Amino acid sequence: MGEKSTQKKQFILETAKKVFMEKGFKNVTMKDVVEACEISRGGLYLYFSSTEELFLEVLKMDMEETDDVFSDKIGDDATITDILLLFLKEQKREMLRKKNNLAVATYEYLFANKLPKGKNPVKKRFETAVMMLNKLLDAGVERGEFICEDTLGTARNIMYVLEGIKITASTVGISEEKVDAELVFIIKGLVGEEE
Amino acid sequence: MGEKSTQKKQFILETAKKVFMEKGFKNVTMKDVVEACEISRGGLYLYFSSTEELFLEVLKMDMEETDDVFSDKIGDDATITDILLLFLKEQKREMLRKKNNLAVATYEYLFANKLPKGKNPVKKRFETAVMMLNKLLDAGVERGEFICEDTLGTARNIMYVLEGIKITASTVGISEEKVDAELVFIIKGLVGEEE
Amino acid sequence: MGEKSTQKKQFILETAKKVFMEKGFKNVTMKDVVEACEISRGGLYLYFSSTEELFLEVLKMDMEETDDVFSDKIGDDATITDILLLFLKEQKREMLRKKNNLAVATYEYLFANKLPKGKNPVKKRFETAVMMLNKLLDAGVERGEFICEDTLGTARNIMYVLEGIKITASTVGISEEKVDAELVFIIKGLVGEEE
Amino acid sequence: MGEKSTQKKQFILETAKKVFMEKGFKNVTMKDVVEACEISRGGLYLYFSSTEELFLEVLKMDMEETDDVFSDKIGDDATITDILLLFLKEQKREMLRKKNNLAVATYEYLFANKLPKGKNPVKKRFETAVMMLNKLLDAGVERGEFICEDTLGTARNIMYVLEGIKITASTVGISEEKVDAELVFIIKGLVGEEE
DNA sequence: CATGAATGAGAGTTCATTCAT
DNA sequence: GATGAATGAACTCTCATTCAT
Repeated sequence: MGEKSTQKKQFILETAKKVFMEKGFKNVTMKDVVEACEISRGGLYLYFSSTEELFLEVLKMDMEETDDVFSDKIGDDATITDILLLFLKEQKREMLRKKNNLAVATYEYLFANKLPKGKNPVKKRFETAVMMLNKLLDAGVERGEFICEDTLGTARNIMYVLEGIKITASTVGISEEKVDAELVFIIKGLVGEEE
Repeated sequence: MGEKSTQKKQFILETAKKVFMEKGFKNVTMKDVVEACEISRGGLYLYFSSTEELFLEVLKMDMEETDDVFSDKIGDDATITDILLLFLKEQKREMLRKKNNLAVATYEYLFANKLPKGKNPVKKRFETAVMMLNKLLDAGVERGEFICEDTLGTARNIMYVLEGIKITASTVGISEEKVDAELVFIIKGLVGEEE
Repeated sequence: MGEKSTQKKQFILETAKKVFMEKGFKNVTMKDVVEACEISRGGLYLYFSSTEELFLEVLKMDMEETDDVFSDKIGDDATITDILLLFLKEQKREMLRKKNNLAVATYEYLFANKLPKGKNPVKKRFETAVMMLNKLLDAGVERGEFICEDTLGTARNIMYVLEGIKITASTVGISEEKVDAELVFIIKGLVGEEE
Repeated sequence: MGEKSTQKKQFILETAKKVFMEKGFKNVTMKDVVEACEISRGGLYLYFSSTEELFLEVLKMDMEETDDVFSDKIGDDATITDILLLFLKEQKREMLRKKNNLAVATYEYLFANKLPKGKNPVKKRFETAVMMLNKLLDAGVERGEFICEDTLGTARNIMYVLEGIKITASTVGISEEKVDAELVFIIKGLVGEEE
């Protein structure tokens, strides 16, 4: 597998990702991918032998791409609160772009296919986010920005709330106002109510 | 289109419900239902003309069945906290029976089919639950059982957390301990931390 | 089979006739007839065991009903030309009512099912019409109204023309003007061209 | 949707034509065609996605094949009468091969599906034939072979007669003698009766 | 006689997957 | 490596026909 192949594989992954974002997981057929990529049926099978295999690689790729979104954008003089706000804002952006995230495809995939414990990138990512948030909260408490007795519990709680909003957005829909209200609720819980 | 046999329709709904609980929504074919019911292909079509129609009736039935789970079991001398605990316990029970709830099928259905705003039973049920929780919190605050500044916000927050746990359970899985920890976190937030 | 049965059978035939006029032969299902008659599925089978059987009786009934359309309406002082014009006018009326004649259903039926020679009511009717026309032409020639060397040949020719127009009307469609032009052509051939 | 194999498409059209000739239009299923072609179910759908689409292409092909039957076979020294006789003979041949013409399928198709005015090949072909016959009659009159006052009217009349014979042949059946008699009648009307 | 729920054969259609070129 | 025509299994849906009531 020379350079050329790797390049083509990458191209297929990028294109397939768009398809999964558009149509979820179960609705995507090999035909859809073939047509989106404008390659031959047989050509696709050379690289991926099922939508499942294809999706798992797309998912892995996506996880890697978005993992470090964080560290990049934070200036040195940012407060912890700023960082948290940045994180929540990014989450909100994801939730609200209807047809442009992999969440639905991922949920659909996971409903039908339990991944082996260690290899579940979604679980891993959730736990990573919890740890990261936990550290952030610790730092916030230390600097006196946040009031929080149980930073680990709170970190987990926040992640569940975000997950809850995400699934609500993907199913019954949610307005931007509702999302904002919820995020404000989270922040208030940390900085203390202004009375 | 007469009544046919209401009894048989009911039987099909009950049986189909099991099938949807087992396999989700997209994986269920009319053939699956036919086989589960042990009736003929054409026989099923006499009552329901697509998996969608069938699922929507199953969902409606399920909502009606579980709506009043609440009122039943509450004794007269129960504290508000007792009631809340009962509610959370019921939620926990639902979350943890892996293959035995309609949540996955419902999510799958909603991913692909947005229901008209007024007619979305899932949304309606979410909002009903928020309202109910809100009243409960108000009562709890009044009786001095809970400390809570924003009961509506908290009610919503709790529901999102529950939703988040539910989807987590259905996708990457969750241990009973984790669920308990999360529920305890919720309760502690209301009654104040015991230090 | 008492009175009641005969009455019901008649009712079914009348109703089915409408259905056949509306939808042709091959598109009519027992279900269509059952629904049009508002009787039970089994009830229909009590009288007719297939659309074929049903159609054949409808056809027979129709032939009987329309056979004597002729003799009725002719006054004593009518010329032979008047009678011929009346006949052609009636034919024209039939051709032009798009969805209201049995012709299409009959053609469709006969395409697929050759009837035993002696029992073909359509053939019989065609031949009867030829004979009748022949007599008419003979009478016309005798009275000096028509010029015609071969009255039998002409009678047959006219019937084929009418058949040709009828099928054209049922398939590619035909305007009233075209029909009129054709009928005028027939008449002119008999009475001699006016120059 | 590339060209696939033009050859195979042609093969399917030829084979399907035989099927339509054998069974008409409404009785033909994709399965029939698949079996006649000895290809796979899916294979057929690669080229045609319904019996309607298939039939329309068969019809178009057939029209093209038979359109120029004429010009070919006419020697330079042929009289107009010879040409007309040739035309009628060809028509007769078509009428009499019971199960071997597309007429029935075409009628059946047109009963149920009105084609857009401009695109109806049957209508177009009828009109072309009328024009052609008209020219032929004009030429015959000019050369003193025919006596005919209204060549257009006569051309139309002849076509309706032929249509009438054709449908009669397809439905109640017709003997070769009857057809001959009818064609003789037509010719006699043009050349004048021999007494 | 009459009913209409139930049956099951069969038509239409789509797609993952293969394989000769 | 790459192609895309071909395959066939699987699904959806309809209807003539039967049969217990």
